[in-house]
Amino acid sequence: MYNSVYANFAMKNKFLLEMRARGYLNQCTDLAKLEQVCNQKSILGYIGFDCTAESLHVGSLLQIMILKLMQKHGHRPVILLGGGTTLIGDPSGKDSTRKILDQKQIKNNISSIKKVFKKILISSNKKVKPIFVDNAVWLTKLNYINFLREIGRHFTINKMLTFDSVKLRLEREQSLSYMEFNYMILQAFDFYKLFKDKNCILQIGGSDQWGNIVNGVDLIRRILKKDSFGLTSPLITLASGAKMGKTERGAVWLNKELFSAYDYWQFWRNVDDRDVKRFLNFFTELEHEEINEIFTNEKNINNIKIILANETTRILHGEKESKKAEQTAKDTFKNGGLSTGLPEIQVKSKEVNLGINLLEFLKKNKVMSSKNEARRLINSSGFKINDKIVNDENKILKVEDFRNNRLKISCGKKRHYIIKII
RNA sequence: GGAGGGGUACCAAAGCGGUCAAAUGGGGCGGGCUGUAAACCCGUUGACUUCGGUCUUCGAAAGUUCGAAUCUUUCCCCCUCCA
Repeated sequence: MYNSVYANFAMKNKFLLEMRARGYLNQCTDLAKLEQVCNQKSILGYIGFDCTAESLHVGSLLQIMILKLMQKHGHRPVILLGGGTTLIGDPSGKDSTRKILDQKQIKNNISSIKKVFKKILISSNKKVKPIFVDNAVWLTKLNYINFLREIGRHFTINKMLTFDSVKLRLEREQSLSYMEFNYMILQAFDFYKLFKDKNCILQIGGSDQWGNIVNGVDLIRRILKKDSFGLTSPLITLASGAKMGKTERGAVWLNKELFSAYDYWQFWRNVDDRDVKRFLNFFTELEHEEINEIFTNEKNINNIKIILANETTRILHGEKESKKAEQTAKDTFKNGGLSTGLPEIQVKSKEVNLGINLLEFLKKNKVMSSKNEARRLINSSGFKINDKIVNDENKILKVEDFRNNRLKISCGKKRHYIIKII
C-alpha cells in the first residue's frame, strides 16, 4: 500500500519488511546488504535527536517508533542526544541561523527529552535496552588541528557544496556560517565514532538527513574500510498539507509537563479522516492485519480514531493515562458532564468569596492570551460556564456559580477546564 | 566597487501626507452545518478600556509638518543586474 522505491524489492528480513509495510522506509544506502546483516545478527542502529527544546514533539515520534520497531525485532537502539551538535545547529531545512543555546540549557533539555524515550522504549530486556549517548562527550574534546588532519581531509568542499542543506541556503543567498557548514562533518564523525566504539552500523533519520547520513557512511568506508548503513524515513505530511506536529495551540510536545496526556489523546482523536489509517501504521504497534480488520469491522471512523488515540496515548503515557483520557473525553463530549480528567485550575476560597473578575482570571491562568481575546470569545457566544453560554464580559465568578466547589468553563466546543476551589 | 528595487501585523501582500490599527488572501479563533473529521457558509483577528475612548505598531534612529506607514537624512538588513 505504500509507495516506496523498494516496493518490489524482495526481502526476507522481518525487521525491514515491517519497516517497509509500515511506511517507515524511504531510502537506504544498501538495502540488500543491510538485509543480509540483519538476518545474521542483532545490530545497533542510531538516530540523532536535536536538543534545542525541552521536549521533542510529535514530529520526532516516527523516529522513536522506528527505534521501538528495532527493539521488537531484536535490534538495539542507540539514541544520540546531540548535546554537541546542538551547540552548532543543523542548517538542514532552515532558512536562517538558529539561536544558539548555551551548554546548561542543552543539558537540561537532554535530561528532559530522555524521559520520553524511557517511556516509549523497552528497558527491561537487556539485549535491546536503549543506549543513550551524548556527542558533546567527544565533540567538545576534539582538537581542531588533529580533527582537520584526520577527518577534515576526507571531505571536499566541492562535494559539501552540493548537499541540499548547503546548496539551498547558498542559492537563496542566505548566509550560512562556517560553524553551521561544519555540522555535516560533525554528524558524519558521530557515526564514525559510534561505529568504531560501539559497532553501531546503522544510522536512521528523516529524509532531510540523507545527505548527512551518507557522509557518515562514506567517512567510515574511507577511514576504516568498512560497510555501514544509512536509512531514511519519509517526511510525513498531513492530508491537509500541513506539517505534522503543530496544532492551533502550538506544538504537540511529547513531554507530559508541556502537553498533557488528555491533550495528546485529543490531538489524535482530532486527526483528519484521511490520515487515520496511515497513522495507525505509523504510530501504533497494531499489526497490519489487525488494522485491516479494524477497517472492515468498524464502519464508524470516529471509533477508529478513538482506537488511534488510545494506542498512541498508551505508548507514550501508559495504559492508565490513556484510559483516563478516553473516559474524560467521553464524559465531556458525550455526556456533557464534569469530568475529573480535564485540565484543572485551582482558586482559593477566599478569592471566590471576594468575587473573581472573569476576564482577569482567564488571562491570568493563560486560558486566553489577552483580555480582548477573552472579550471576543464571550461576545461571539463561544464561552460557557457549566455548559451555559455567558454573554456578560464583566461577569464576576461567585460561590453560587460553583457546584461542589467545582465549575466547568468551556472555550468553544473543544477546550474545557475545571475550576476548583481549594 | 557601480546601477537599480525593497524591508508593512502570525505569513504573503496592498497602501505611498490626514478618512490607516492599516485593503486583500492564507492561517488562527468563535459560530453554523456535521461526526470532537473534511468541504462549505457567517463573524472575528494589536493592547487596555468605565465601550466615550486611550496607548503602542508599518526595518532602526533623528528630522520636516497642525498631522507621517507615507516626505527628508543617517544607519542596518535583503533582492536583481553589472564589475
